[in-house]
Amino acid sequence: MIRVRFAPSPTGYLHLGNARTALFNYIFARHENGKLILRIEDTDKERSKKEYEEMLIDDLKWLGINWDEGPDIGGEYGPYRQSERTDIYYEYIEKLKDTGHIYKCYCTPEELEEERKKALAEGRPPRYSGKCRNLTKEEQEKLEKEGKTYVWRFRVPDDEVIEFEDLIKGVISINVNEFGDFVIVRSDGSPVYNFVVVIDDALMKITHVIRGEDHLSNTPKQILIYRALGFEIPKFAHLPIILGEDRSKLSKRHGAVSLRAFRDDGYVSEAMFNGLALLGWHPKGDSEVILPEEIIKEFDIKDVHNAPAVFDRAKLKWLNGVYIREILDLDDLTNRAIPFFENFGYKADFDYYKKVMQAIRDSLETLMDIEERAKPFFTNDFHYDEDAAKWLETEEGYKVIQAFYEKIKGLETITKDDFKKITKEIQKELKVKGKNLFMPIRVALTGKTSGVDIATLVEVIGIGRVKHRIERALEYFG
RNA sequence: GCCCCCGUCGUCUAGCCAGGCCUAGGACACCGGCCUUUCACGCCGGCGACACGGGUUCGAAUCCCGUCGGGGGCACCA
Repeated sequence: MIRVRFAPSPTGYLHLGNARTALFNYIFARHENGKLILRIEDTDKERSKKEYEEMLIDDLKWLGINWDEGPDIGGEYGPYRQSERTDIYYEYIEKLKDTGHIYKCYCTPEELEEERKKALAEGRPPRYSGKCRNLTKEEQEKLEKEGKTYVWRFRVPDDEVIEFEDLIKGVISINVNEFGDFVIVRSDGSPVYNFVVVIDDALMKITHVIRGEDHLSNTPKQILIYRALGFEIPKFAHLPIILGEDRSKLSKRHGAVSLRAFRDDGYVSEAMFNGLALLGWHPKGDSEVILPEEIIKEFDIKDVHNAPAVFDRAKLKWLNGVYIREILDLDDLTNRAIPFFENFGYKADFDYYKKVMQAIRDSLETLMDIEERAKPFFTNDFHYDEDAAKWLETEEGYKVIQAFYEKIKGLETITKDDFKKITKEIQKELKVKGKNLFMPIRVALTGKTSGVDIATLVEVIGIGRVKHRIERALEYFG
C-alpha cells in the first residue's frame, strides 16, 4: 500500500507552491490507489496558529483534495499534529542517546556565528567544527556546572557520500561533509524539523515523500536519521520549484500567490486544479484542458518535468475562462457565481441569476468579470459613456429610440423574437440598419457601446425595465 | 564562496532514457483575418526556441566533456 503525505506548517494562507505540492501528493495517491495523509507541522510555536490550520483545511477541500488520515478525521497512525507528538519524539531522542548517535554541544550561537563567518571568509563550507564531539563526562559536567546550556547534535560520519534515487531527478549524491554534525535537539529541549519529519514519516509508514525541491539538500540528513534508528527509507520525489516572473522562488513579493486570493478573485477550483497540475506535468495529448479525474487517471510521477517553472498567470486565467464558458454545468456555475453577484450588490433569485449567467458566461474569464458584464441586468441608473452618448446626440439616433419606444410602449412582455421583429420594422420604416440601428438602442439600454447581446438583454430584464430605460434616454437626450 | 538541481518559442511544455520519423509538435500571450448590431466567444493564419563551444557518430535537441546562465540549499525555521 502506497502512503504519501502533505505536511504543511500552519503559518498563513495556503501558498500556491504548497497547494501544488499537496495536489501532486493527492493525484499520486489516488492514481496508485494509495492513501493520502494530512499532517500539521505546527512545531514552530512562534508562527503557527490554530485558525491557519482551519483555513488550510478549507483551502485544500475547496481545491478538491481529500485525505484518508489527518487531524480532522483521525486515523490509526495519529496524532496528526506535531504539537501532539512530543512524547513520541522524546522516546526516539532517548534511543539516539543510547546508541551514541547524538552528543551534547555547548557552543553558543555567538561562537558558532563567529566560526561561520571565519569559514566563509576562508572559502570553506560553513559547517560545525565538531568541537564538542569528544568531550569527556567530566568536561561536560564542568561546563554544566558553569551554567552552560547545550543542544544535541547528530554525529555525522566523516566523508561519506549519501546516494539516493529521486523519482523525478534521478540519482542524487551528496557528501555529508557539506553539512557536518547538525542539531537534533534545541537548547530548550525541543526537537528540530529534520528529526521530527523522519520520525513522523517513518511511524506513519510513508512510502513516498513528495515535496518541493527546496527540501532536496535536507534529504541526506534525514537519511542518516532513518539509518540511525533502523527505519526503512522511503522513496523521494522532489518537485521543481515554482518561480515568479523574475525567476526567483514564487513568494508574496510576486503579488497574490495564496490559493485563497485566486478563489476570491473568481477562479473556479477545477481550473486551479488543472492549472496547478500543468506546472511541471503535461497530459499526453495536445489539449491542456483536462479534468481532475482524467489527470488522476493519466498521471505518472516519472513524467514530472524537472526544471523550475515560471508561474503563468495569463494561462491560468485563460484556463479558468474555459471552465466557466465551456465546462461547468450552468446550475453549478450559477451557484458558484451567486456570492459574487451578491457581493456586487446585484440582487435577484436563482432563476434570474441563471439567465444572466447563460447570457454572459461566454464573456467571462473569472467570476470577478461578472461585475462589469452583468451590470446591465441589474442597474437602471447608469451613466452614458462619452463615446456612447454620441449615438443618441444625433437626430438619426434619437429617432431610432423614439420609434422603438412607440413600438414597445403598449407591450406587456417582450421576447428575443419580439425584439428582432421590432428592429426589423424600424429598419424598414426609418431606413437605418446595422450599427446605426442597434447602437442607439444599446446605448439607451446600457449606456455603453459594448456588452451583451441586446436581444437577450431585453428578454431577460423584461419590458418594464426596457421602457424605463428608453424613457430615461428619451428625456436625457431630448 | 561551497554543494545540489536545472537549461527546447516571451511563458508552460512535447520530443531526450532506447540518436535518424524533428525543415522541432501543442498550449497561453502577441499580431493579422473571418464571423458579427457592439464587446467577448469561436474559427483560420502568422510570429517565435533546441544557451554556447568542443567531442562521439554516416547522422545529435537527444550521448559525453567544458563554458556560460538560472534556481535551490548551506540555521537551535519548517
